[in-house]
Amino acid sequence: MKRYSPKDIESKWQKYWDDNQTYKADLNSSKPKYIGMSMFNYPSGAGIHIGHAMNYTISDVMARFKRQQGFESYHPVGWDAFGLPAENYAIKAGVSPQESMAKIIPDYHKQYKAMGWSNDWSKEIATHEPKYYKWSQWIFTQMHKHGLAYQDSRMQWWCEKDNTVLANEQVIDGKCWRHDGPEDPLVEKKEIKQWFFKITDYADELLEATDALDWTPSVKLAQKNWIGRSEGAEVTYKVQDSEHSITVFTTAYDTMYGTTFLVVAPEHELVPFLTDPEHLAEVEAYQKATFLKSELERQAEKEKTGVFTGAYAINPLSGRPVPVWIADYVLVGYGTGAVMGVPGEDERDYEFAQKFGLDIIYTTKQQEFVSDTDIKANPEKYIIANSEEFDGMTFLEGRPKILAKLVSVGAGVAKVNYRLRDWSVGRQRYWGAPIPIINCEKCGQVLVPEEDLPVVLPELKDFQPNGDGRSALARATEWLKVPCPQCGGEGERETDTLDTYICSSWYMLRYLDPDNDQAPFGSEVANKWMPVDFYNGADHATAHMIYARFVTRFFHKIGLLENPEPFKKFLYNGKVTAANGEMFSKSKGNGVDPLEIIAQGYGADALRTYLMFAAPLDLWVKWDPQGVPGTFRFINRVWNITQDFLEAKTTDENDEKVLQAIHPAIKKVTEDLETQKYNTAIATLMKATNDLYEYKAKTGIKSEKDWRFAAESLVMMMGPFAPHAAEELWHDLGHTDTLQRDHWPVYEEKYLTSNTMTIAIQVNGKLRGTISVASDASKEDIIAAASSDEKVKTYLVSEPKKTIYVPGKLVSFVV
RNA sequence: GCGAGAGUGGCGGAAUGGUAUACGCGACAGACUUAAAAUCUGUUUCCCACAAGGAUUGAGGGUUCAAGUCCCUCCUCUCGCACCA
Repeated sequence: MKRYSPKDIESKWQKYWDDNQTYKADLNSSKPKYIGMSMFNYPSGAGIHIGHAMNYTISDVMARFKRQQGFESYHPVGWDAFGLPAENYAIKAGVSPQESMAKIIPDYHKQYKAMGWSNDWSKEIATHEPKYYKWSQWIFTQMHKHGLAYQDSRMQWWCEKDNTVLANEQVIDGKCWRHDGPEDPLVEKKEIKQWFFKITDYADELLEATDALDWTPSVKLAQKNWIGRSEGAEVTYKVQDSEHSITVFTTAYDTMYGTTFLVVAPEHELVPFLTDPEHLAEVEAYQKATFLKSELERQAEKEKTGVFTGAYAINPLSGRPVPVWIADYVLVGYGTGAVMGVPGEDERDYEFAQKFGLDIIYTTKQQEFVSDTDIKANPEKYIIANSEEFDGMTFLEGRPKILAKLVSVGAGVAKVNYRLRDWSVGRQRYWGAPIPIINCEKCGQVLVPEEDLPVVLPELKDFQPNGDGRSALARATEWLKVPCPQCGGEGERETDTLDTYICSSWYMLRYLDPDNDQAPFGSEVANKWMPVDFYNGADHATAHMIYARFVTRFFHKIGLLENPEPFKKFLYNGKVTAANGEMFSKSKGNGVDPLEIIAQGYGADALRTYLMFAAPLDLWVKWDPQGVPGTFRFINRVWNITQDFLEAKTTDENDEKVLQAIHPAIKKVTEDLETQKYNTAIATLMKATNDLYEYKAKTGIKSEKDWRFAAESLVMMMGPFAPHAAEELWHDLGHTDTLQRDHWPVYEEKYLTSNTMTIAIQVNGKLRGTISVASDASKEDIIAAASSDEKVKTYLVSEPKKTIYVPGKLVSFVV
């Protein structure tokens, strides 16, 4: 009998699929479209690891399932080639990033193919190619023209190791996301001129559209929290004996009669004007200390700190003068950078007041501390006090009235704030797309005209950053000097490069039209293929996934795209860890190399099937060295029973039992694949295979027609998980076309049930036996059979008070 | 601290309020073999020597003829956010 040997068949079919362009998608096909993908790879030189094997197999299974079902299924492939991992790898390797990419990417090709992923290589993209990043730069120019790109001087996170600015989301626990080891330094802050995209303009619509998305719920929640909408008011306090006034943002303006102090951030622009000579030294010392502190230190501090400025501000409603303090618990980047201190209803303000002996006024009838979040949760339960004419009202009544009064005295205005900050899009590193801006002494900052794009990144010998805050492009003197597009005078190119998140924010659209040199993508093809039907990844729940939504919405707004959302379905899948739950890492040396497992003889099919079987996709998988041998056995069993069938002397008789085993499996597997319940789909296939073995042992393989149907169904359904073995068996079964397109079994309702069914019998809620009855037996017959069962009789000590019959399931007696 | 989710055999995990422990791993036994591997067959939640029986889905309570599933209280773990006013 022909034995299962992955080594012999996997490379054979990989070559066949390549030669026949089996996975090339026809974007103009009249078939229904399906596009599924995992987040693309950033090639770092290390090759694929087990996490990649997990991620890309998830989308590959979906793409294969749909392709076999008859969809025009597109499983694209590309490379997020710009960015620090690639640049750092090139530095280590002592070559330019361009050279190293030219070497690395072909290696990845081999590895992807060895995994049996059904990518369409004819439409491959890479973000470091000028023909791609021309359009990343074009996006920058469009954002600029629509007033969504601006430059601002800000305190920015700075990673000492990478010599670059970091976005907020790239700072994790006070450290750089790429350097978060125990020996790595904390990030610092530097004042740097930076380009920003005004994503905050889209905060509201991004938030509103989140609920309707068919995404992993935790990611939707994370996005909502990230956007962080909060409704409140801006309230202005006049500073006593001064022309200045301080505007605070508050969501609890209904407690503002309880204000006993104001706090402004140490970085606040008014601080120099508020501070009187007596307090100047202290204030400046505090500012300096804050400035030097890392974010981590600032967060780790339990005790509140702060100093008094000497200024007093007037509560616009009560007229009460309150002292103005500076303290680092107030953040300069949120709201107005100033808050009103209401220690009676705010925990942080309470701590602050306690520490510095400031007054406390309670604005609730209880006259004790009630958190403003409690008040907001139950505004009808709390009564206002110490608030002049509002005393005695519930907060539900008083809240709008207090706001109305604030507005009428000209001291307040309703205001919505977002936690989301604008997107910092410039990086002071070489390996990225140059920002298409020319600085001219006369004209200022001028966009590179669209017809001059791309601004090609010059290939430099020395591309390492030197720590002056500018990228190596500052040293590319020839490249740097360019005439101003407006006045023709001397100009100098911008030396910042674009954040790689820009390249990855629109790549799914480029997949649809990778060679277009007139536009980032054609609207017609994009309108047909967007949104992406299935997307998955184990990272980037907020940053990438929000930026992609933002840029897609921008395209929608400027009329390039009908659908404002990029991803219809997003699965945030789990990662693979070592058996002890530790993350795989190079330094620990506990990695599992997928290619090695394939080479050991288990093959890609068994590896793929194990990864999809081990757990539901949203859970983390602990690597089990026995797992792949286990799924190998399963594939082997399907293989052997198919070969058994091919060698059996069959007849033209019928075998309903076989059909009753396979048809329910077809139903279950098809449904489970639709919702990415891969583990139970595979379990169902295993069960069906076991059932076939059982029938083979009992009655042998007789019915040519029914056994063929069972074997072919099994092979087809195994296809998405184990495509090589399935393809080989498909051809063994006599087919000459590929299994991969348009071959999926369909179940028939009449085989979903058998002629007998098993009924459970309960007495007083306890299982006391089971009976087997004909499927068409009447309720009366079944109850009669149940009550005459020998075992059950011993428990039926008296006439049942109640008898419940659940059709096809059970009989329950109450005695 | 706030928010979300989860606790089921030795392990990964299954289960529209209706026979808990599917499927796989591991373990044990048998068949085949000179032998081993591979393969095939069987057993495997726990308690009791076996059977009969009983217990069992983190703990406790409730609803129901019937609860892993629904409700309440508590414990533990994981993941997000983290002084956002």
